[in-house]
Amino acid sequence: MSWDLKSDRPIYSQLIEQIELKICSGIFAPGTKLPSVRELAQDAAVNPNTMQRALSKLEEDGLLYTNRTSGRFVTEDVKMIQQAKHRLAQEQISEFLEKMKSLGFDKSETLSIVSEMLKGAKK
Amino acid sequence: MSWDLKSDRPIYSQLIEQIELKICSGIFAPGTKLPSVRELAQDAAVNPNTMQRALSKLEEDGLLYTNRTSGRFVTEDVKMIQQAKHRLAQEQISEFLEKMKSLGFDKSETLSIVSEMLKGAKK
DNA sequence: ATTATTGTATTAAGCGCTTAATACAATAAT
DNA sequence: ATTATTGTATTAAGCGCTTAATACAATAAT
Repeated sequence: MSWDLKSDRPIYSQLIEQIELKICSGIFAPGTKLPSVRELAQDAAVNPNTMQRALSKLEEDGLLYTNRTSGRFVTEDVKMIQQAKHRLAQEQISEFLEKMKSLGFDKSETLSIVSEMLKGAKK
Repeated sequence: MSWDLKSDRPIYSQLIEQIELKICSGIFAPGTKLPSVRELAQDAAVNPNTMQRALSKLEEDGLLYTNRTSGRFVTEDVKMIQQAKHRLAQEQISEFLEKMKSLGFDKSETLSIVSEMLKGAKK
């Protein structure tokens, strides 16, 4: 599953982010059952409490729901997932543009650099 | 100066990042004297030790140098600053593209979204 | 010469994050 | 009925980050 956790940010917050991405991209499909807390924790090489913390937050946000003893599931509210996806995309884009601006690249420069990189990479 | 520190990441690491940006964009020009540790710390509303920690790292990286009692200065090695600038830009771009990919946007989609946003914003 | 400012260092305390070790209730699976 | 699996909760310990309170040496400013 390749969790690839960095040490310069709280783990639970990185877990939230990565699971969120998997839900938004459909890797964790709507209505699907997630692996158990213990399984996920082991897979990510993390303490169950830490994984639990991340999952609770996602549940609070409405992306997951829990059936007391049968497990956790991805929401079936596709609209909500779409909203989350677009919110995250917006955040990414504005953070990116802002940082490039701080670095001293104006918008047209940034755009051409990105285009160049995309041409360079295949597909 | 608007430091705008978040609580979800170590402060010293955010300080490094922001000072690095100011050096790369020329706001802190090559050869320029920085404010003292204490001043910077007060400005950022942070403990002097924490600011010191960030500055030490930047010095280690070669972007700053210290004159024992007269203060800290931005390197005059413009080439090194340029390198740092491009390294940071590369990092930003690949992180951004990678995250958009995780979200389920392919490269051409990402490019058109960014173009759209840049058209929308004035200038 | 004296004073103020520079970077630097040390110690103790508090806080959040993370882990480890458990335990419990509810219920699906057998 | 029994067993295994689910989410959940608690406690104690360790660790890094941050702050506060100091102190010191070197030297620029006066």
